[in-house]
Amino acid sequence: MTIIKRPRGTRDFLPEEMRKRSQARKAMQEVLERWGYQEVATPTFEHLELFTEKSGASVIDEIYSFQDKGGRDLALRPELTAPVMRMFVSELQNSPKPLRLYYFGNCFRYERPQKGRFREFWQLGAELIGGARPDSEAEAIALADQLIRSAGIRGDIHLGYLGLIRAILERIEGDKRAAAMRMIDKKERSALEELLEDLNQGDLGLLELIDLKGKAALDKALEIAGDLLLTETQEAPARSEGPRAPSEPKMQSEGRGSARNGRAVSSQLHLEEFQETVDLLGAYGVDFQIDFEIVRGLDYYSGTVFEIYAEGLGAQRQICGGGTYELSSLFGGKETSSTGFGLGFDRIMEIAHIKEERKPPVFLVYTPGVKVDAARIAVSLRRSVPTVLDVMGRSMGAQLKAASGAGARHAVIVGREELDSGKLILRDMSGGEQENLTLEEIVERLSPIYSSKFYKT
RNA sequence: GCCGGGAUAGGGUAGUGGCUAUCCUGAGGGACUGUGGAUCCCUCGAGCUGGGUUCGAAUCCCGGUCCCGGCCCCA
Repeated sequence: MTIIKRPRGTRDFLPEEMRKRSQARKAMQEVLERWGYQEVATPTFEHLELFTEKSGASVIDEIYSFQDKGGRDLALRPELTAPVMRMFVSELQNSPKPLRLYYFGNCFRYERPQKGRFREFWQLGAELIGGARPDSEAEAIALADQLIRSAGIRGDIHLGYLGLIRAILERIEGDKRAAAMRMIDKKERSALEELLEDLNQGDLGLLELIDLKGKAALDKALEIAGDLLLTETQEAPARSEGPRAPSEPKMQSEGRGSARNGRAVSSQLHLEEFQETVDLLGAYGVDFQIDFEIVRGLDYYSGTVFEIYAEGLGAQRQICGGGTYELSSLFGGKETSSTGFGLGFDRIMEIAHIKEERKPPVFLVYTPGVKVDAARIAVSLRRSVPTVLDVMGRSMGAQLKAASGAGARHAVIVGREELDSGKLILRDMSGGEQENLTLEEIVERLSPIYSSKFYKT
């Protein structure tokens, strides 16, 4: 007989690993709650349309989609931002703003598995819905930073700003903008140079801008912004074309983003907003790098975008990505700006430093004749102390052996004599010392030890 | 989708065309019928899968599956 194996790209989590995952998740949830975020959950599957609407038809190739028995086109969720925004639009639109939501859930993508990439993976993310831009951005980024730290990871935070890039790209032909964005994102330097050369406009400072990192980049950005505003006023009457023009035949050569044809994307500069985000982040004490190469190729992003990278993950170094976006209106809601991010939980687990916290239960060891009484005692013990009872029909010696093997700190031993005297034996498994105590005394003794998060020794 | 490496008891491994497939660990039991971690004994348990070559394949060849690393992609 052949053993049935796990489907490709999926994993089993054995107790030891699951313990770490739970700890990491709890640590991060604690941070989120401390920042006032509330957990939400959405279905594991959604209408396929939800994801094609957001990301374009090309994502179908990488989605686990299927038809149910009623002929509906459904998809296992490949990400959680769209479901959360769908939920927001249909159920939370009239809630007081801002909404601070977070989620943790498994997602599915039909992709080639490799280090840090699986077909079923877990994402933890937060969405700050309806807040003003710089404030929200600073909060979201600072929060992401805290989350990663709570898992014991050091990440490099890279901040980009789409307002400026889009303003520059507005200078070039519409059908080349998407391509240019893509080249910046993919770091296809020579292709980008070529494209800019063909335009005969000079490079508009773009190349220098994306090369510069940190403070220098911001200075350069201010310089470019100044130039742009200057020419803007001079040329304004001549330029009626803009990204908002719905008639513009915007080619979607990549196949992605086709659902967003003609969608309004703020291309206004607002560099001062970015400046404010940066200043606020300083106040939050967050270390980051300004990096205009971060553009997160999607049209619904605006304002600040950011990505966080970590070492030790091979080719998949990115552990977090996010930014300010407008998806509410795409899903039929009122235009609502949101800032959010998603963390790749599995990647974080690969490099997280989690302190081992193992709490084996107390073993209630009994002689064969008193099984029924032992079961009754176990019930009382479990009210305050994790307790296990032999179910193998083992001898007392073998039960102790099992307790020892399981790493138990204490055993409670009960036989005929103990029942008659009303005093059970509490055995310290590390030294072997024993005491005769009533059940109440044992509970009193053990519960403070086992109810705390860590063993007190 | 592409390139490369791999697959032997639950975990880790040896072997290399040839009788009952090696060792460690593990699991279950026992020596120790009311006291564990040591030792000893017994037991359980394996060559991914489908073809081919061969007298004979875990070993050689081909396909598939899965794993690992990289590319592409990454909402």
